[in-house]
This record gives sequence, structure tokens and C-alpha cells, in this order.
Amino acid sequence: MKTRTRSETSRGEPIPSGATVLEVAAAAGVSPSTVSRILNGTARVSEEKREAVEKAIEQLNFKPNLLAQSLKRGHSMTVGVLTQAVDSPFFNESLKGIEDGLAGTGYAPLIVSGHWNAKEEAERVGLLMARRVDGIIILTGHMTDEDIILFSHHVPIVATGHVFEAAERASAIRLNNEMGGYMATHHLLELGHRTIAHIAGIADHPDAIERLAGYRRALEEAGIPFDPDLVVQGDFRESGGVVGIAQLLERSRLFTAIFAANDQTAYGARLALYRKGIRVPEDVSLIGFDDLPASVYTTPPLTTVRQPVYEIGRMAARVLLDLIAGRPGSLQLPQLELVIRETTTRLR
Amino acid sequence: MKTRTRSETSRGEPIPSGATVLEVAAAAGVSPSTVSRILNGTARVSEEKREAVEKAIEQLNFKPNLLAQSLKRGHSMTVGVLTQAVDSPFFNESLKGIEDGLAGTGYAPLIVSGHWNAKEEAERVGLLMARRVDGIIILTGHMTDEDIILFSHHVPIVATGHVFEAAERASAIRLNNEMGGYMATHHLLELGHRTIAHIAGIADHPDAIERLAGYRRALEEAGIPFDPDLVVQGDFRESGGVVGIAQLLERSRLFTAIFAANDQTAYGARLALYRKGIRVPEDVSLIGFDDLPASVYTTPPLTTVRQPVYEIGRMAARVLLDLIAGRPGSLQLPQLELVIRETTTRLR
DNA sequence: TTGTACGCGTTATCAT
DNA sequence: ATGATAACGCGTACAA
Repeated sequence: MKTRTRSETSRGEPIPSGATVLEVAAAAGVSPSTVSRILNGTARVSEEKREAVEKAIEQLNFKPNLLAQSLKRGHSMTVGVLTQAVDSPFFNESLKGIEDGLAGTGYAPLIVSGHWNAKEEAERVGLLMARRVDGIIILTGHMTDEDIILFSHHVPIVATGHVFEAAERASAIRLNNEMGGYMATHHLLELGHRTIAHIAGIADHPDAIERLAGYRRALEEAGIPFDPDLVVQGDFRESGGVVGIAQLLERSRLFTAIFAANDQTAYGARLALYRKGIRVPEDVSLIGFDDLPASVYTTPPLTTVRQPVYEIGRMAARVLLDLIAGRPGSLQLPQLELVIRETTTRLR
Repeated sequence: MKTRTRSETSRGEPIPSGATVLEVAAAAGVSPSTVSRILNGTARVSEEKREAVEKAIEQLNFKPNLLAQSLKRGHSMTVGVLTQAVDSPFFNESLKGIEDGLAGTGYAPLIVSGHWNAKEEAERVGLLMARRVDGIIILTGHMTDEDIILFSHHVPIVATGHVFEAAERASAIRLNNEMGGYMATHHLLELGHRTIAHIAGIADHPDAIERLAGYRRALEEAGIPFDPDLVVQGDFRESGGVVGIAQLLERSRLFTAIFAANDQTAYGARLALYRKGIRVPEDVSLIGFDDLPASVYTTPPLTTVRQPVYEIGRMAARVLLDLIAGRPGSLQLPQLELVIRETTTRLR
């Protein structure tokens, strides 16, 4: 019969007990410093003491107190992540990228939400700093670039959805959203559409503004005058798409295609169209922006401009790690990509 | 002109500087203990010193180092959350509930992922313990109940998707999944369906097993013999729904309705049916389980059994807070609820 | 190679 | 009411 000498899970994972280096040292008959040395491989230790200590560690299920370690070493092995909403598929794609980018580095993400509120965002970042995170990733939001730079004087920061020039300890990861808006609209134009509506994103968000600019540039290039009646305000969420379609329909412009500022907006638009008995893509073509995982499973699957959200998160993590380590932190991002599925079709 | 005496954001949020109580004490001409007393309101302090200290705090932008506080006080004001996938809408609904349940309490969630892997889950929980979280919320997963009880000897735990009896410092939040499976199937039966397929969840997951049991009970009650050919294995994800439909169709049973083990499975099934030109709900009725936010926006909107995922997260947080405070921690959960939308219809 | 003593930043105890 | 001192658990300079 196998004797269970220490508490462990059914699969053999030891369960940390809360023992301290002192107790381990006492049990092994050595000094605490020797235990520390063995733990960190910071100096040579005689074989017999090493064995004694390792045995004691195992028997006591000792795991170093990361709080104490952090206090002593001056870093917490934690990176703060400011997201806007934990229930948003868009942000969570990035979160997954961050998680993967951090995997195996010993760093753990501490996630807080800003809810698109500049004041709340700043307060959350302050919280992260009080917890002495070693770096912060900011996923878009409404804080000003100046504020971010200000914060970065105290802790390295990587931000997405912001446009500031890279500073000493601050990097902005940006995609060419203007180009994305252009690509989406251009795709529609190529299919023969001439009356193309746009449901925009959050009013003052740089991404939203740029996508709209791309939409206008494509139109202009095709010699089609910009019609403000074809553009309605959205909010990057499904509900904005629903409302947007309602408004568009009220204005009684006969659009044949819609460019939604993001996929979630497109989902809402899709539903509103369905409610009105307007078929996609037979009656109206619909294109989104982001390529969320769910867009593969809509009916019909959504044509969209793929934004490498996951990769952005992953890259943000790597760049932040660079910044923390005092390295320059270069970034090379994948490009936007048109993903043609089944919600867009040639105008009959 | 307003003089800016200290560094702050454009909206007036002060930026923590990393000053210590010692520096504040020096600047105010008092002892560190007095500063601490004022910070924590732990004893009466003369008005003049209070003012001096508060001024020093403001000028230095002092914020207490939570790491040091935690070490000293013996608790970290952090609760660990073991989720399975940060990119899953299901788990993120709960995460949102947890976030809200923790709001205003000073506790912050530290989120780690187990990826449905018992070994990884145990390892992650160990990590959380090393970081000295004050409690842990486990969102389903594959760890055994015994392991969870074992962990709970060292730190309070609230778990969902597990069935163990409440222990001293461990609570399991469960819904009646069997009833849910029954409700879904019963709804289909009421609509006149007699050949009802089921795409199951993860093979050995208690929730999946119970939902299947509910399906069987409803069938039995209606006097319909159970047909194993109508049940295929899924995995709680969209891909499982796609594969499930393919298998079902191969078996050439002429089902008129489908009960998918969860909404994501239903999404996949919906797409597979669309690909085959099978209309929902005209040709086949489809019902899911969970009522994810996205289910409102599918075309057509998905009929499903609403599981109060958000409330579960919120409740988990409150119960854990109780456990941490040494209170009993009672739970009273909202019930499952049939949400009839547009993917189910009466059999012609 | 090993141990002692100190400091990380905070709070609690004990004097005064 | 206030200050000096010890302690939380760990890592490390220094001494041996």
C-alpha cells in the first residue's frame, strides 16, 4: 500500500500548505538562507543539505509566498489588463492572446474593466498600480493619450486603440482602420453596389472615425458622392445595429448594402433586417469588421474585415514583457484581411 | 492660473507615485505609525497632524503598497477565479457576474484558465494559492470533487458545475440540469414533435449527463422509446454542433426537432442545417441551453433554456465573500427558465 | 559553503 | 495622542 506522506490531489499535485522558509529550514536543520539559495539556485549548496531541504519542502508542501517575494524583489510578476467589458467577445479574443502571450513567463494577468468610462478607467489603472503590477495593457477605451503617457512614467504600458507616438515606456499597437473601412466598402463597390449604408461605431472612438474615413475614401474614389443620410450612429454593440437599421429604414433611402462598423453591429443589423423580412444577401449585402469567432456561425456566415484581435493581444503581451525587461519592444503586426463569406453578393 | 502641485490625469485622477509611509511621515513631520493610523482610521489623531499628513499624502501622491499591506495583514484582497477558457461566452457571463459581485468590496479577481484539463486546473489553483488569494471560485471543469474539498482545507472555495456536499469552507452551486433537459424536451413534445434528436455535451461532464437524463425522462413520460441513434456526442462548442448534425444526417433518422446541450452547440447545428438547406424552424425545430446573450441575435433568435449564468457568477462571489468572512454563506438561486423564441414551432 | 542580519512597506503592540 | 519597535515571509550583502 502506498503511503501518502503529504497532502496532494488525486493526480499527485501537491497542495501548498502555507509553510515558510523558516519552517523548512528548521525541518531540514539548515538556515533560511540556504533554503532560499536552493529555491532560486542562487549559490552552490552541498548535496546533502540540498537533499534534506528538498525533502523538507516536499513533506511540508512548501511553496514560497509570492506576496513576500514580490515585496522583496520589487516586482509582482503580475501585469494589469484594462479591458472595457469582460462579456465582450471582441475584448476576450485579445484577452486570450494576452493569456497565451504570458504563458510560461511566470506573469499572471490581473484583469479589470473600465466600461468605456475615462474616469473609471483611470481609477482602475490606479488600482493596478497600487497592486504594483509590473506593466499594464490597455485595451482601447476613452482615456486620453496624454493620461496614458503620464501613467507610463511610473509603469510600462502597451495600449491598443490609441494613436500616440511610442514613448520611453509606452507603446501603442494600431492597425490601419482607415484601410479596413476602405477594404470593406471597396468590396461592396466591386460587387456593383452603389448605395451603401454605414452603421458607425462609438462616436469619438478613433477606430470608428477611421473606418468611416475609409468608407468615404472608397466612395469618393468610385465617384460616388457621400450621402450623410446613409450613415447612422452605432455603438459597437448589437443593439446599435438594430437601432441603426431602424433609422436607415425610416430615412427611406434604398441602400443595397451595409457596412457595419464591427461584427457585433452587423449581428444586430442582421436581426433587424430579418425582422423586416429583408433577406441577406439576396436583398441587402452586409459586411462587418473584426471577424469574431462567432461570425463563422451566423446564418449566413458573415463577410467581414478580419482584424487579428488575438494576435494583437499576444503581441501586446510580448511587447510589454520587452518593456518590463528594459528592451526596446518592437512590434510587427499582421495585416487586416478581407474575409469573404456569405452575407455579400453581386448586385443583380 | 491653477497651479498643478502634483501629477494627475487630465480628469484629476491622482497618479500613484510609489512614495512610502516613511516619506509621508517625514514630509508631515510625524511618525509612520501616525500616518498608518490616519490611513486606516485605527485611532484618534489630532486635527493638526491629520491635516499635515493628508496634505503630504496629496502632494506625494501616496498610495499604500497593497503588496506590503497584504503581507502584513495576512490577506491579499484578491479572489482567484478558475475559468476554463477566457474566450468562451458562457464563462465570461459568469465572469461578469463575479466582477459585479465583487464590485465595491475591495476584492479584485485574479483569473486563470484550466482549459478543461484536470491537471492544468490543479496546477492553476496551486498558483492562485501561492499568490495567497483569499478565496477561489471554480467555474466547472474536470477536477474531482475530492480535490476541491482538499484544496478547501487551505482556502475557501465556491465551485459551479460540481455536486459535492457543502463542506466547512467549500460550497457547490448547482442548478437542476436534469430538469432543464426535461423542460427543453417537453417543450418540443408539446409542439407535437416525436422524433427528437439530442446533441450531447462533454461526455463525462455532470451537466451534460443530467441534461441527457432529463431528455430521456421527458421522452419516457410521453411514452416514446429512447432511440440511441438520435443521440450524438458534442463538446459544448460550436464545432460539436456541426459534427453532430453531420452524424445525425448520416444515420438517416428523420428527426423533426433537435435539443442541443448548450447554445454554442445549437449555433453550430444551425449552421450545419443551413448548409444542408434545412430550414429552422420550418423543417426542423431547434432548442439550446444557457441563453447566452448572443442567442437573442441569431437568425432566427434561439429558443433555449435560460440558465442564470450571470447570477451564478454573482452569487458565487457573494457566497465566497461570506466564506472568507467566516459567515455560513447561504445560496438561493434563480430557477431555470424556458425562453421561447423563434427556432421552435409546432409540427405540421 | 553556510549562517547572521537587515530591509522591502506596512501594521500592530507596547510604551510613553 | 503619539512614537519606537517588532513582525509579516522572503532575498541578499556581508561575515565567517
